[in-house]
Amino acid sequence: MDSANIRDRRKIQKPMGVPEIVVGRLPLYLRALSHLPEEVKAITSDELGNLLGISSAQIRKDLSYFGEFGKQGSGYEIDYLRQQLQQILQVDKQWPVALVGVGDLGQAILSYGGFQERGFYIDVAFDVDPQKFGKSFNDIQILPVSQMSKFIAEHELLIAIVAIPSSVAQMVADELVQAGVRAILNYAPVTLNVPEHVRVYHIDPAIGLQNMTYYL
Amino acid sequence: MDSANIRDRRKIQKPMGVPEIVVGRLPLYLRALSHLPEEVKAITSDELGNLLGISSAQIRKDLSYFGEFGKQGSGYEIDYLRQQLQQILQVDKQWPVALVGVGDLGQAILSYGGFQERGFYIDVAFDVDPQKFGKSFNDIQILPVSQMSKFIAEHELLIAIVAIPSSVAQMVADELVQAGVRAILNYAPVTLNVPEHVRVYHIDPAIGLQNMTYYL
DNA sequence: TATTGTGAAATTCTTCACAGCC
DNA sequence: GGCTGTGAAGAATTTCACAATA
Repeated sequence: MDSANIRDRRKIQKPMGVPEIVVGRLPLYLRALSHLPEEVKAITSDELGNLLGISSAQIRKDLSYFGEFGKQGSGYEIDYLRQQLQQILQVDKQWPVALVGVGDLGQAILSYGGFQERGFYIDVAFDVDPQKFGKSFNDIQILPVSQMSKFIAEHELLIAIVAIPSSVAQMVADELVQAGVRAILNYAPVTLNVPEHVRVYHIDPAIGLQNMTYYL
Repeated sequence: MDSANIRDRRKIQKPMGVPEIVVGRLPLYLRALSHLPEEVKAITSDELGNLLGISSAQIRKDLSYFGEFGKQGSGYEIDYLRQQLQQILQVDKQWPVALVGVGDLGQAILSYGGFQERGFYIDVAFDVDPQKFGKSFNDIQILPVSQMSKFIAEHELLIAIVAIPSSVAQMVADELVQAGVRAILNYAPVTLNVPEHVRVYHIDPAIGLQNMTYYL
């Protein structure tokens, strides 16, 4: 990189044209850094690669899309790299998330304590079952889905977790998008159709299992 | 493909050197086929591609690694293609699976009815909490983890689902591998280190969310 | 006629290998 | 001396485009 990088400092945070596959690995790097023993202050790309089963060259190249975070001779200072990754991924703040569906899975998600330290908190939950209205898990209130659009739009929530049956997932997704949601974590085992500007991340355990049985 | 394909009929099922990324898409194709209305008997690669947000060329090329399943002019017969995909992925039978960890998430997994039709059933569950021993969800018995290795080895279980805290996940994974498990669906938010011959599929909702926040 | 299956081309992604720097 | 950052090379993946054919 030539001296232009001094002028371009603004751009380091969000350079254009970073491949999606690279962005997809950043959360893995961040997670690995968070699991390191306190006393370790620095890590080389080689060590991080071994932890993750990834080549050191790939880690260095991935990071180089966003800036120069390492020191020749000694590697990456862990606190600093973590902070940088959190900034890049925008998880240096806490995002409010809406949960749709408070069945068994939804309740497990409500009880899960792991989101906080990764940049998220469940702000509100929605369900169709009147028995659940007003109840709350972990201080999170459960509202009727009929109020979903209004609540999400008014509170400007951008992220939703969908934990409902496949049969209604697309309909609910449409409504979420309409209300302004731009990122959906979808637990329903069905491909959701959404506009360009909305992202969907699918979680389907059976897909994972079927992936592996091929090789058994 | 020349006339050799007649002799090689045996190999169509498991041709060598199919890229992992191709195998990874097969479960998506299978899932999409399963969600089609009963009355639809055939589908073109173009239609299937639109459902999945994938190019038709990619679908055709992916399938061509395993055989010729379509008909020029009319596309793929759905029942037939589904059957073929199930065979290729080896989910034309039911795999018994061990679940480790019966916390909130583990219980949601036990209650989940969706595995059956995708080729899997939870055969047994393990936990450390004596309060849970002997109880059963959906007729699945909960045993102490101390009996895990023995049970898995004796019943020759090859697949396990890990739904336990990160702190103990690696230890349990080592034990599972030792007992003969060759595929692990890991819900603990930590990269597991396993030998070559064992596959791990990671499910971590926070990774999915962090993936998307980059683009918000 | 419509759509598959597939070599070849184009593109994307990963690894190599080393100058530069701490 | 050891490790990063990075062009260039190499490998993998996707798309193109069209002959073959139901």
